[in-house]
Amino acid sequence: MKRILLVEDEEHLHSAIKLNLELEGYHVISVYNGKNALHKFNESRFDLIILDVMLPEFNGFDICQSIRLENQKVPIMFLTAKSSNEDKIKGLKMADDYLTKPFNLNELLLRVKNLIKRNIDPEITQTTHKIGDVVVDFNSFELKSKTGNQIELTQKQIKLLKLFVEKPNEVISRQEILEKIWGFDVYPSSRTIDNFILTFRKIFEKDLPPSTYFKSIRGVGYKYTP
Amino acid sequence: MKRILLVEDEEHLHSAIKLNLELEGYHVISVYNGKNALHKFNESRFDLIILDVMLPEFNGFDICQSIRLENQKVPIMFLTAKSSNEDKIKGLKMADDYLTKPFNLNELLLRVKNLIKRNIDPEITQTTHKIGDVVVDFNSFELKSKTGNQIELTQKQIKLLKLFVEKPNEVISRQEILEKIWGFDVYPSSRTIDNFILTFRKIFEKDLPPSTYFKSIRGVGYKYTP
DNA sequence: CGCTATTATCATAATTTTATCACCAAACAA
DNA sequence: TTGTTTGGTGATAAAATTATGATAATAGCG
Repeated sequence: MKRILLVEDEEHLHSAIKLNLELEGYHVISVYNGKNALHKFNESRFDLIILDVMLPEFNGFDICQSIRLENQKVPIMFLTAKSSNEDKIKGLKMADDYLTKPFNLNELLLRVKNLIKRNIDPEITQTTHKIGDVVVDFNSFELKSKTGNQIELTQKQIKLLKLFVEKPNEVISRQEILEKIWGFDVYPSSRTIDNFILTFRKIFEKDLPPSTYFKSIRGVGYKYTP
Repeated sequence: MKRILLVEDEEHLHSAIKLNLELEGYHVISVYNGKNALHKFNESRFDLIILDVMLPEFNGFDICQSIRLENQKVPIMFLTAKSSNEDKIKGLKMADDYLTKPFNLNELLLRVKNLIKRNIDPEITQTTHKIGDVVVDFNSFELKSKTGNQIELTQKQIKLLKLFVEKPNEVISRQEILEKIWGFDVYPSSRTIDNFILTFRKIFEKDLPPSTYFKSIRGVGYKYTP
């Protein structure tokens, strides 16, 4: 069942949307302001986020930006009362779709369906990944090895691993790693990355020649070679 | 350069869209009716198809359907004069996006950008170049030869190679090389460049007459001749 | 043809970057 | 609170890249 995070403060509209989505078989998680939206987003996984632009506390754009830092992939749809071109354009840049109020509910449903469909294919293939004979499950943060061993990865480890897995055979610079995993301003010493790689190597290259999967590119960064 | 198939019979609108897209750096292929659209589609590959719903002969929906039969992936955007909900919904079902006339050209451009971007990622970004029978992959810093040999290049080597490959048949002065690869103040002795060229020659001109690809221009620099 | 300036080539040195480890601090959990 | 985990730092060893210098080869020029 597809999970949709609905962020909308107008009670009336909220319940209307929620009802309709639920009738279509979606699981709707309701949130009425930006702060809770971020909170919910962090503790759970969604297939779509519907986001009102005008919200108390943070506005929709802020939330979108924050979400994008965490998760590039989840589709985000904006609902906007204003139909000013500026807003439209700003919204389009960040979101995957947007609707101007008042909108037809059928149209909403169709767009929702479209957005979710669009993300099904990559989603499925991205859930797990095998490195050597260790299976990485990006949803549960777990590793399972052939020998039945089971390790849990931390959030940062999973994020970094995902970054590599999503770009196999591509050199990823330390700079990019820092920006994508740690964010744009608060990054740690470059040594920290080494440590994470070290961990990966200990896990995945246990009985293999060193740097089988994680190759260091001197002066640049690292490369994952499946 | 991204290729867009524009199917629109209104001359005036057609040229306006075309002009704008071209100014954004797209390659626009013009077609004024459905029959030709299908024809063009079959003989060439596109990154996006913009399709007017109201067309002489076949209408946009028919064409879309036909295209989808061939190719599920190419993004299709509908342009529709009517804003009847029925049309909107029908369009949305098949298309990846649609715009109702009259629309703002900036919005069109943004949507186009979005749709094309969405389809870039899964595509393997081709940044390879072939020299003799060695393939250089600028993403992975790897060389692959026909014999299956695989060599890794270093950062400086890749940078320098890129510099040459981007300007084939052009003499690049030692000065320019130093500035572009080493930066403006800290450069090494000119001998260092020789060494890099030497490496390239050993790799690419193994069984070939010397200086086949990398020709030294006395007193100036080097030239890459593919 | 010989002279000179430049480039080719090689071995080796110098420098930079990464690997690894021990340890610390903050966050988290019990 | 106390113990544990996670993430981060710094020191040092190890490795890799790249710079240098010496010498041989070559091209250009008068």
